[in-house]
Amino acid sequence: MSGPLTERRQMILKLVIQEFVDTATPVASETLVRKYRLPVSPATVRNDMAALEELGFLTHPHTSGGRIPTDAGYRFFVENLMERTSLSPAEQRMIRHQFYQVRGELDQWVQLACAVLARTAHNASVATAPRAEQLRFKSLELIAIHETMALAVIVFHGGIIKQQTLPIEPGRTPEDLRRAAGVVSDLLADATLTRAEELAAVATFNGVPLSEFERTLVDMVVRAMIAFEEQAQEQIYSDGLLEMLSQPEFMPASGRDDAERAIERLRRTLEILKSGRGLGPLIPQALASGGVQVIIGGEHGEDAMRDYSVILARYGVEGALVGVLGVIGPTRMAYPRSISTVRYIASLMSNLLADLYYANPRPSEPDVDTPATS
Amino acid sequence: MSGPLTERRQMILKLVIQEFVDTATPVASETLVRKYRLPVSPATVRNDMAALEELGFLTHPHTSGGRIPTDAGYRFFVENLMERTSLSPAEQRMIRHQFYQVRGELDQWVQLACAVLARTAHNASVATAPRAEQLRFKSLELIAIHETMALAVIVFHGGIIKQQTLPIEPGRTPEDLRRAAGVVSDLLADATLTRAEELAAVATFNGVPLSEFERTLVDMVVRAMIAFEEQAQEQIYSDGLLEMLSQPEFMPASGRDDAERAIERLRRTLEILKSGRGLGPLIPQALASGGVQVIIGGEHGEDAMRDYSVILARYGVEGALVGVLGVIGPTRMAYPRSISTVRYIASLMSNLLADLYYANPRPSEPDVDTPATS
DNA sequence: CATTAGCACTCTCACTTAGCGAGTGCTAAC
DNA sequence: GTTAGCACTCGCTAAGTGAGAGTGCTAATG
Repeated sequence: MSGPLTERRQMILKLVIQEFVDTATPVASETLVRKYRLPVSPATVRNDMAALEELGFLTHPHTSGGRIPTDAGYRFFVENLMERTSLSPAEQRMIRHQFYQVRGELDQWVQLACAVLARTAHNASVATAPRAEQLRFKSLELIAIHETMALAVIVFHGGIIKQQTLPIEPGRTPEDLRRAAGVVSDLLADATLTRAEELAAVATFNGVPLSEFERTLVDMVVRAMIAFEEQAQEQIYSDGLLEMLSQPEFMPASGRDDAERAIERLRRTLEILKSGRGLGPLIPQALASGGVQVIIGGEHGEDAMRDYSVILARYGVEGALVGVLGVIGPTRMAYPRSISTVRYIASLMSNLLADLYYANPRPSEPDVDTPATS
Repeated sequence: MSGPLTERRQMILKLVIQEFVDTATPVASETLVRKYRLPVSPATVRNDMAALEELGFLTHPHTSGGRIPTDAGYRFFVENLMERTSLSPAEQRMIRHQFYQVRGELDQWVQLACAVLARTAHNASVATAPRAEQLRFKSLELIAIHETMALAVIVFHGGIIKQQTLPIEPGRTPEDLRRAAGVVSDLLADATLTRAEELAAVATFNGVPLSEFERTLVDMVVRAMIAFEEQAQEQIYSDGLLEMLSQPEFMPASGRDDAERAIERLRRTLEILKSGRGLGPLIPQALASGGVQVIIGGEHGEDAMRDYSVILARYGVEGALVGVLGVIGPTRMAYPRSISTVRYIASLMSNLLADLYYANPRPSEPDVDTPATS
């Protein structure tokens, strides 16, 4: 009954999606013919639409009123119909420029990535900070704040730092602090958490037992590493709520029912963004696979996510320092644009991080757009 | 015509506000009598309500349907009718415990304060990071990341740190880095921005001209200080959007008009929270005055804030390291609770920061609730 | 003179009905 | 396979209706 997926039907599917993404209203056969000057009559388009519906790519919210794409429709579009675009050179330049302005300030990168993602893809964005698979200690610095308080700066591989205050006994000189920090730095050099714990248990350096103060410091580092390990998993940056809010999905133009649902939707979205719940399972997945992941609506089991699509990509230095970033928005989303944005920013961030890792920096400005495999 | 503000009328105003805060619906004369067992008839209450209306403390959204407080009504309530409460000891303990858990991690304090404020006051919260009136350099540490890249950790008075990467020439040894950092640390010790700029211009240390590398470092510090000066002004942390969203104001229980407005309201709120616009003028004001500031609805000129109240307090160490924190929510807000929450957390944060500043730490747990002057 | 009972009046809310218009599905012709 | 024609469906809007809530006013009361 349904018939084959002819060339024309694919084009119609593509047009329906395009149109729906643009207007956010169900698209009618006649509109399509008029707007795109199709060389066939509305009736023909209707027939094809009916076929596409039976194939599962389109639906009908109401008997009257046009068609809208299903998740499967979007999926087919993303996989087969969409032409793979890149951001325009001008946009790429603008984005690079923004990153250039915070070069060096690596604590700003993730936030900036979120902000740019959101603005460019016109949707909400999420990102995790880059994270080593294995947290590795690098060095410890102690700076006296006053007689009984010092600031410890714990540095890990990959430019991750953690600050911590700790009380000290009044007698200690700056030289004292420096020496202790030096001992601990050397002792724990390049240690992973487990290694650090072992070393803490032994509590000797070159056969000499650690002083009490040094032991305190080692303990502090271990605790900081544990805390980091636990916390970093959950920390998800996000931005662009406002961007997403201005999508028509959240404007109750029609009835009151719609409005109620819009608010409810919004609340859910907020919860997702805030807690990263709903993203949870996706992130390890994105970390595992390279390339850009597209999860459309209900494909992802979570019920709360039924109306949203997520586009994620891993970024960073393979095996050393990786994170995930992406875009989240209504299923009715400009996939080509969102995907190329995510791809571009992921590659940009990867290059930035690579500079941190490799002595011989690759050109930190991807000339066109180094596509990851999809 | 309006008549005097008798004792009873004040009580009625108070009850109306209490009731309206609770239920979010206009309150009727009869409800009041029934619920609070008033020894007068609804008619009497009505008369008093009419008087209160003429005094400008109450309004009528519609001819039928009860009364709701005006901004002036809330103001009178806050100033004269409200009993000054404190958070319950149990709550205080719980909050202290949470801060205790991140003791030492001063980069977490502001975020935690926001989170706790939001949860406790059931509203959105805002806070600025503590900030010295004069940023003062403390020390610089350099850690090699690899042959051509180093991580600089710039420490300022008050535990403010800034990390920055910088490229280095391949030849440099760790010892090299340490020495250079030491020179710069000593040279710039305790310098303010202007002083640092002067020193950078002179570019000598104890009469000896700085090496090129050292000059680079000094320049970096100066740039970092400038960046900080500019940025810190605007950086506003916030939390608790979800908390606020669950206020009935944002639930379109009634008509569609309401819903539309709810979304619009929400969008505005988001903008305010995100950019801090609308709070801008308030923050310096709060910094200037001690105590807890309450700004109700339209009292603050900004039109976008007409439906919101803001409760702000300064925290920190007077003249050394201060910030602002507070709560923002619908004018229909539990003022006593919000105010005591803000007051308590501000004093808690102040004590935490005082520990950083004074060698002899005051007890970091305010036993009851050190009230700031209002 | 403050208080109160009684009552008419107002205005919102929720529900129903009717009409319109958009868009489809089907059928029959090409 | 394509198209014109047309009946049919269904959501949306506007208008109308009844109920209920709550007030404002008036007149009676201590």
